Amino acid sequence: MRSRSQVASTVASHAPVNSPCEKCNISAMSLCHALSCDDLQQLSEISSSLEISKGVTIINEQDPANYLFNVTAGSVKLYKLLPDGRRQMTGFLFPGDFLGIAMNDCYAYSAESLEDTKLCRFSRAKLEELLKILPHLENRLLNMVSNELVLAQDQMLLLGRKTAKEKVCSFLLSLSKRAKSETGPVTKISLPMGRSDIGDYLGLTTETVSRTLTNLKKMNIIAIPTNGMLEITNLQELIDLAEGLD
Amino acid sequence: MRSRSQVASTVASHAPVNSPCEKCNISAMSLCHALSCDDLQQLSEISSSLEISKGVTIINEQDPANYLFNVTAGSVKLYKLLPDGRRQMTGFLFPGDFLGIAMNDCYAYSAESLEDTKLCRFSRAKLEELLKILPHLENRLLNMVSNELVLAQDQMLLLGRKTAKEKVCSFLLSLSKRAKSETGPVTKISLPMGRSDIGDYLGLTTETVSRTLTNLKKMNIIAIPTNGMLEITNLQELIDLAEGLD
DNA sequence: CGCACAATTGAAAGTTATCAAACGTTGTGG
DNA sequence: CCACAACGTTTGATAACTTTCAATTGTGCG
Repeated sequence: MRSRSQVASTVASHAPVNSPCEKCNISAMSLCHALSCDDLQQLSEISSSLEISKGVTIINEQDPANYLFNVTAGSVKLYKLLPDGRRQMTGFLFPGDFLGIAMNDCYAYSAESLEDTKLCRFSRAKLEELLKILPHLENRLLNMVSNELVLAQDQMLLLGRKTAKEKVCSFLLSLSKRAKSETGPVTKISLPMGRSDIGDYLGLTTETVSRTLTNLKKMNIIAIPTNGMLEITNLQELIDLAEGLD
Repeated sequence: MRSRSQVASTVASHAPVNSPCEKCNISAMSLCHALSCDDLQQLSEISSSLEISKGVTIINEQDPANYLFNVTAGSVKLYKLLPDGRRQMTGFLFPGDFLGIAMNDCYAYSAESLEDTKLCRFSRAKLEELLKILPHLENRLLNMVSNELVLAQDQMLLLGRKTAKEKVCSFLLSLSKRAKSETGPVTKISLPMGRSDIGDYLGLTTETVSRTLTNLKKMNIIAIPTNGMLEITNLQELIDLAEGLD
């Protein structure tokens, strides 16, 4: 119920850096994935890359949605606000993630960088032009949005029906899954967001997040060597706790 | 934290009724909207309509997603379950709404009819074939999924950050908005779902929903002439309460 | 008409929020 | 390089909202 006021520069003031898509090797989730060389070239022509520092507002809820973005490095938080300042994170973005899918004429949420971040920016109008002649691209977008919707529904289950401990465990697991490599499950997780960001993502307060993490540490399920980094020391127990199997 | 066990027949046992799309005049949100006559004909050929009674399970979470549906009459509830039976509604569907958008190979949620309901069923495989040759259709789907994602994010804000009273008011408003006609805002709302369905949609218990509705009645903001029907008697106040402007 | 189920109401308990203070960490400037 | 300020995190005590448990009332249907 507290109100907030955050000072953050906006992305408008940053000059784009030219860098063609061909050299971009971000994950398979990106928009560019599964496009032919020719298509990629066309996509490249309507995009420009830019670099921003920590705490920069990328888009603002309700602003006209003129640009879409792909995160190529760093991380981003997405959130919605109530009139009195209460905040709900709708997601965190990492390299390969797409920003701006869910919009009509205006953005449905705000976005801010969590650390120094690189973005690939697309003009929305030009992208829509391209969609008309590149069916592959539209299909790719449809799959990406569908995936996001599934994740959003999982988050509804979390927000509406899970306890604080289940929420925190589920959150850590989702970070681990997203970062998972071919070499098995990831136990060392990067936490670029603060406790209050996590709280606003899980529908909890900063204090409850902190207390819950302390509990998990005492149970030897996780370790926090340094802030910004977390290690899962008992994955199975974490999985069980995330769904209330205890 | 209570567990549930519901007995409901499944839709598999119902024989389809043949009825071409041309005669179907459901709302602009439907999949068929914005298709040419020819396209509509093609869509018609891969669909069949069916009628089910109240309380029938249409799809089951985790089942292979072989069919998609359009609701043409009645209403449907969508939900996800935790292992111990806790339930989260992810949405309610009314005529014109599409069922099955958010899925990979399996359904991400279960669906059950809230009353006698008519559905238009599409084979997923055939629909995907059709998508390849009807770009309009794919674009339409993309817009529909994007809209759903925006709604899902609004629901996250509700579940994570709103109070019980704000949740209930927001819910009533969303029903009113969805039913809104050209003749202005709708104040008489149909409530085909039970209190516990509403609770599971808002992350509340049956009792809290009931208490909150009673409060709103005492404040002369709503009236409930008969169960299954609700009237908004002070729309502005309801709007203010929904966002905590009080 | 009465049974079964849904909705309402009440009292008590519990989880999480709020308020407050101490502790750590980070980054800056002397 | 250390000291200090600013900020984020942790911890504690209390309060509040919602849940849980229980009982009553109301509604729909056979």
